[in-house]
Amino acid sequence: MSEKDKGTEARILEAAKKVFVLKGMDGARMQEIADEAGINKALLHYYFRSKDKLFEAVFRDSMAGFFPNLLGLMMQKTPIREKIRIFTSEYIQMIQQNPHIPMFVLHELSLNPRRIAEMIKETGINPDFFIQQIMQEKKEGTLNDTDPRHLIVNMIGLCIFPFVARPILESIVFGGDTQAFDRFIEERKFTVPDFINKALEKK
Amino acid sequence: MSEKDKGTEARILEAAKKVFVLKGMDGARMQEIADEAGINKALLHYYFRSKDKLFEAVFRDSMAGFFPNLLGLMMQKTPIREKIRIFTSEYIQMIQQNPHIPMFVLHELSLNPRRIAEMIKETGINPDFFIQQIMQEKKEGTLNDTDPRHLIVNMIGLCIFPFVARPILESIVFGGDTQAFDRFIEERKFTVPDFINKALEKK
DNA sequence: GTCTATATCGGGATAGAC
DNA sequence: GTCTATCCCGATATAGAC
Repeated sequence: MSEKDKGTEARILEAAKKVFVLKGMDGARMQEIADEAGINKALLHYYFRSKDKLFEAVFRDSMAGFFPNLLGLMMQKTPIREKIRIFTSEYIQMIQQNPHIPMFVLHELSLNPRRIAEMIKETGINPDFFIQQIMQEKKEGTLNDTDPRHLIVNMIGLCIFPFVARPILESIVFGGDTQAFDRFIEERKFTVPDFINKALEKK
Repeated sequence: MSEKDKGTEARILEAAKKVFVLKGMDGARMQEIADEAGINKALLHYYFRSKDKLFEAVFRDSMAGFFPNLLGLMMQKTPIREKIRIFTSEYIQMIQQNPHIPMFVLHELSLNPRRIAEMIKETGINPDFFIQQIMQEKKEGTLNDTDPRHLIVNMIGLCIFPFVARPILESIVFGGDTQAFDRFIEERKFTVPDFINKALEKK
């Protein structure tokens, strides 16, 4: 299926996503989106009534690329440390595919924190199951006394942060070597779960 | 010294920082900055020629609030694990004072990655000294074989991430309880260095 | 230095032909 | 459905009085 055959609406959404994600809502221009989609501005307003509506569609779509699908993972009867390994490596892998999504989502949410409340209801995401399992394994004595909420935030942060801070890290830590940074990300699929699991060992 | 006595230029800079940091370069409005400073738009252009110039001044200033001053810490002959404890707790403390700076700096840099190159030269920040010390302590057998670059990125990420992702975390992990989230941040001054140092223990 | 008034322009949105 | 032409507002920037 070629670019032209995909239907105008899909092409617009794709173009809009590209531009919005890179420039943000405020920095994006309808003209640029139109150019990217190979059409004109009027047609954007024909399909989506306003820039706001178009953004809303793109943002909803991007949220799916930000929240990992955890249902399958959480329901398995895998021990928690194995789950951590799977979660982190797969989440890093997932962000690698669309490395600019996290900054986009986080920035727009920080501009408009109220937006998150509505979204949450829809996605229905919820860390309770994970927290339960950590509590359980603590009782069984396989984990040390790390606070589950700190653990969760650490896990997510260790996955996402390098993508959000890429320009600084690439420049300062890697001297501007883009490929070295890409290899670094690749390594993290192993070093991050290792790091976390070491931190969880009982003495 | 009251608000009015601070000199117009300083008041403008302060107002501009507040607005730019919260709304970003693209979302900020000169009118809002003028209102915040208690003057009119024309005066903004009298002191700083353009929005761009004003932003540049604010951004330079913000960088100082983003990069911790490490010179004193790094030069001490403190063991690395103690340095990690000091660095993380003080860095979290520092961001607590201006919790929106990280998102601001990271977002603007991701919009304009080339900007970082120029800035780096001026700040002269550099992780080499830290990496050297890690290598040294590894040889001496007090650290396990964690990769120094991963360690640095982990340290920084664990400090910064909760502030960048605050809306999501506060909503999902803390059910919208702002004060609970503030306490959580306070806890991290201890849990983060603990977490890292556990991960660095030799078996 | 500080103000009011205004120029200028870019960008979102609409009208209307095809 | 898709285009061209145009409207109109908001935002940066400037002119000029005080």
